[in-house]
Amino acid sequence: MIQARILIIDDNVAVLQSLRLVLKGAFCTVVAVSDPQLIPAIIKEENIDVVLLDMNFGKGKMDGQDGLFWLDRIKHRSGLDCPPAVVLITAFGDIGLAVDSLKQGGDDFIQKPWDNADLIRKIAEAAEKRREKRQQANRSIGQQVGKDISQPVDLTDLEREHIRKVMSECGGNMSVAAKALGISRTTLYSKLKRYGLQ
Amino acid sequence: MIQARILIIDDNVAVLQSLRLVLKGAFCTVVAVSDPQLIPAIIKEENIDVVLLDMNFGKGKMDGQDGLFWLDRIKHRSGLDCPPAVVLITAFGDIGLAVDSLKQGGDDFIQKPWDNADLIRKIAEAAEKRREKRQQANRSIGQQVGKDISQPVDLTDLEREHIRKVMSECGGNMSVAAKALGISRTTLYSKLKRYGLQ
DNA sequence: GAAAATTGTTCAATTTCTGAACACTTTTTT
DNA sequence: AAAAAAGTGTTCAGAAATTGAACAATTTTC
Repeated sequence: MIQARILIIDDNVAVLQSLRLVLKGAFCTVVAVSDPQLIPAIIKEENIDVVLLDMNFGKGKMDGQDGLFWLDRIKHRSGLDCPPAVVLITAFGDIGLAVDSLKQGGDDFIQKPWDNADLIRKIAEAAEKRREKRQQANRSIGQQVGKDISQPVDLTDLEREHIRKVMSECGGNMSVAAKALGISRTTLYSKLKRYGLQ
Repeated sequence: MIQARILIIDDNVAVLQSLRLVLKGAFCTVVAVSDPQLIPAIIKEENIDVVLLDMNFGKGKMDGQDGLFWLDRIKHRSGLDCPPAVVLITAFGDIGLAVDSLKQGGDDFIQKPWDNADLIRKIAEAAEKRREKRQQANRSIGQQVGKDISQPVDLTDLEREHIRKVMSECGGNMSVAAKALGISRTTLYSKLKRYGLQ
């Protein structure tokens, strides 16, 4: 079981399910969705490592424009400091499209009908590649100034930050803030003291 | 075509597809997902009007607890100022469960096997109801200054969400996640149980 | 398939959270 | 400015959560 989170996007539900079944046997988390509009939400919230993306959505359109559109969204407009790897998939042996997609940031390219072993291998490679990139990004945090690159946050830090924010939102009123936070006033009081937020 | 955005959650892919096909004919946007963990991300990002939610996930469990859990997440812990309407669906004619779910904020209740016309009608009603509520909410914003009203988030909710995310980032490894969160493994273990995140 | 890591449990000591209480201070109402 | 209301600082004792240690069972890794 490879430690990677995969998102499959394909509007053909039969294909989607088929891909899902294959990948579920190899990766720890596999999310399969037929609506590409959900891509931004899911990669933002679910920390996806690899997106397996169909090049063609809807019917008539067969030029891969949709795939390229979403590829761009994932790679360049997701707002993430380290976007997931993207493996593109299509039913057509279009070399030109493959070249275009790789140029625009795609990490690999698969053709239907696919070979399961090949599919898993390529996705695993993409996941590994992404993992390395992320580690590099994390390493360079040390020297960075700006905000942090999403390493898991300590629960205490999260709590301290949140309390600070809520206290500010509540105009410094402890009683109100305590109610909003769902803790007793005395607890908030001692937390403020403990966290040095007075 | 009714102007509403519907999210269907059902871990049975066949049922999911079936529901999707029915609703796709009646509503402008229909998102179908089998993994309930995606609910927070999707309703947060996709401006969903109605969630059609299966009461039972996983296998053995048939008491509707999962449905009630996610209902609560949507209605009371989404952090949204105006959460989507929720229509619950189940295979069992359990009146008690229906009453519980409606009490806890469910907007309607549907039983399998469902009648398509009835399904569409109930969802359309829920969408309309939600639309009215939202307009009211918007009206009262009019006099406010800041953009979002989103009330401060409960500490427990914050913690639950964060733990869910970190567990995902850590590939489900409790020991690693606990270290990242800065709590003991046993504590993480009991928190996962308490929060129903296992 | 042996070794290493992780999980599910229990346990008792320790820490934190809780509501209630009460005197005191600040803010709001009249 | 007096009265009323709300909020603060503090204490207390019981309830709840957290902790590290421990150990068998399971899963993962090599």
